[in-house]
Amino acid sequence: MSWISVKQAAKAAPGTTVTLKGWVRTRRDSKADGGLSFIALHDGTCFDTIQIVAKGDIANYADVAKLTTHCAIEATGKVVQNPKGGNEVLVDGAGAGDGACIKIVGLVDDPDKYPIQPKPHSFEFLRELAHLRVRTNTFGAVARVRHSLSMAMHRFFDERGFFYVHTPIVTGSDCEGAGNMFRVSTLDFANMPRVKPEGAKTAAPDAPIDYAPDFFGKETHLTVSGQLNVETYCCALSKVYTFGPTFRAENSNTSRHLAEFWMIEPEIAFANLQDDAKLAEDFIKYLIQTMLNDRADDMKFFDERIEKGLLVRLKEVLDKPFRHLPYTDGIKILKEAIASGKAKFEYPIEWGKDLQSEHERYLTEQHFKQPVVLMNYPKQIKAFYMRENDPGTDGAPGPTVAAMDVLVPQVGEIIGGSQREERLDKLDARINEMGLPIKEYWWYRDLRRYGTVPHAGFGLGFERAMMFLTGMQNVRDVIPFPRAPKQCEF
RNA sequence: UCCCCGAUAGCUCAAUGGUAGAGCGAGCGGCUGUUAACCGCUAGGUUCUAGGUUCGAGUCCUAGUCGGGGAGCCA
Repeated sequence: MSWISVKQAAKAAPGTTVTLKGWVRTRRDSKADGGLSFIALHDGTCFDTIQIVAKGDIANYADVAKLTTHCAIEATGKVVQNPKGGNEVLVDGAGAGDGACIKIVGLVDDPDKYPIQPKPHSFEFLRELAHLRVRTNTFGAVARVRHSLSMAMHRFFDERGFFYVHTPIVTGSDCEGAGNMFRVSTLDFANMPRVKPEGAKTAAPDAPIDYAPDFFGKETHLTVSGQLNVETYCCALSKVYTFGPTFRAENSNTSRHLAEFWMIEPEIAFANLQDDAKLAEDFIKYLIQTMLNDRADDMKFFDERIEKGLLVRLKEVLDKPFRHLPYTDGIKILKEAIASGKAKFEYPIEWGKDLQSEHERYLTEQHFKQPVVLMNYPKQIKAFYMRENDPGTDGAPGPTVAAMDVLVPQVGEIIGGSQREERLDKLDARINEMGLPIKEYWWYRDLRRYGTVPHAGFGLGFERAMMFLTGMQNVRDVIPFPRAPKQCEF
């Protein structure tokens, strides 16, 4: 007899004796046939459980008949066909000679208080039990999809000759510019060192904090993006990506934001914005196709129970080419939509302003009904490192940069990227214009001094991709242990 | 951070300012190759916390905590 997974057992040849190890999901009993217990067993290897049929003539039947949800057992028995189709495992007295038995490995104390019951639970409730929620159908499926999705991302890049770069988590420069950062320090919060005036022995209590004695000898933070670091490797290895945790200390209380999340950021050399958009499209389609192939059982569950029509939505994204649209034309479409009464928006449309999510969703869901790549945004609303376009690009009334956002139905913005400014004079002008500390960017600027090349990249929030692919509505339900304002349990 | 809503049994929710209930889950029993099983019985409560109004508060008022939805920030 051999130990096999529930996944393997579903396909095992009838007649073989096997051992399964896992947890009870439900137990039902019958008095027929001298006593029978039907145990739905799961071990996480696939979505479905397998049914163990324990007959009343086994030695410890009285104990087996008391098993409750999530008791751990080892069951050895014969693979047989269920009268209604599919495999099940029969454990009976007749098989004792072949070792048929049910070993009780771990019981559940106080089963009436065990919080994960074989019944629907709200996600809000399960969020408070992040250590137990993975035992449910939904969170087991999320965990498997999350694994497969990260493997698929690595495979996509590996197959195309990209190198995986481990960019740092702790960052010494405050030049990344994306929102509030978490501080990293070994200083004593109760007794912070202060900068002393020259020659003085003591500092004023309200003097600036002295970071010289801190661990790194300077102010440090958790990274908000690996992009600037990964650009350095791009300018030597040509095609690279980074995939790691990212931290934002924003006080964002929404279903789409986390304080700690995972981000994937490819960067390609000798490439422009069109190349970048092509990469993004290929990437998203590859991920969809791979999840449909590799996680068919879990995806079917999401389609049936989490978002009706999920599979149709994903297949539509797969089938249609992404629609490329200049920002400037997007503004025209939105203004026409208002003028003709086709759409009403809370926020006004104006060239030079960032689009609100209601605008993005109108374009991708109502107007085009397909994924849209919006390109060439006004310079004034975008980051310093984005490449400035030639004046008059797309007939824009003002200066634009080579930025792109990929918008998809149901989710909105899923990818943000750009071609990077490779010209040192233009980059410096932009840094100064935005009042950024140019000294801090010395190494980033070096890339433009020593063999600079056009290059481009994008960022994809891993959890946003999870939501897009599973139909899960809250970002806190697609990461094992969510970290958000006032939430760092487990 | 702002706006709105909410917190009652293990879970999901009821309960005109006047004796806290149901369904599911759990325990026991019945029936049944059962599979969201079904039927009967039983147990299960600091009504989020702290104040206040009232003869009397789950219910009304104030503050706080936590949760949800939306917005902003963004990925």
